[in-house]
Amino acid sequence: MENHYQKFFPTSSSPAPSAATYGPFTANTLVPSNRQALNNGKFVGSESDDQLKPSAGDDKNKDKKIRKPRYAFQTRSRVDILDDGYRWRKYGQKAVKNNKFPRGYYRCTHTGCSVKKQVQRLTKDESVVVTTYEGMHNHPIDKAADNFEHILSQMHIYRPFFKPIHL
DNA sequence: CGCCTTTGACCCGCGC
DNA sequence: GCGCGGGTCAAAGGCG
Repeated sequence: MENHYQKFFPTSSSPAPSAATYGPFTANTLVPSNRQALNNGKFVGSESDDQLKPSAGDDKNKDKKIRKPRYAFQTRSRVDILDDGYRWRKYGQKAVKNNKFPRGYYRCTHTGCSVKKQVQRLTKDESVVVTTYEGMHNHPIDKAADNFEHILSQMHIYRPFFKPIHL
């Protein structure tokens, strides 16, 4: 199978390295209607995986449990992969129960950056894509200046939600 | 030629 | 203990 999701906008003259793969988001994902896009992209929520076990007699209940907050975003898009300006490498894909669409697992390729994200499309609404981020980037965005404009506008969405949260 | 996707296997936690 | 569901690994192939 090839890429079902074509990138709608040509990468101009920029020989964007592998941006081709990540271009989609910069495409007409959120661009179509300016502010309207903001309405389309809604913050689903954040989960702290620190579910305290109600174990009564558990002994060493240290915080060995690595709580990794996750941030989910719901976006109306025809493309699965939303490009936030970082470089991601897909490391897995699994079919999810109750969903006819597979979920993709991506990891930030930046050295030392272990940010992960997963992308899932809803069966109910084929046009809705849920992107779940895990962790925070500790490095600048590596992206061509070409699309920076688009990225910035997208950043408006992520910023408010990412900022107040600490790992 | 390097980086990335694909894909099945493997792993792990959990519920029965 | 076993099966299931979800998450990750790693080999092999693809594309720019």
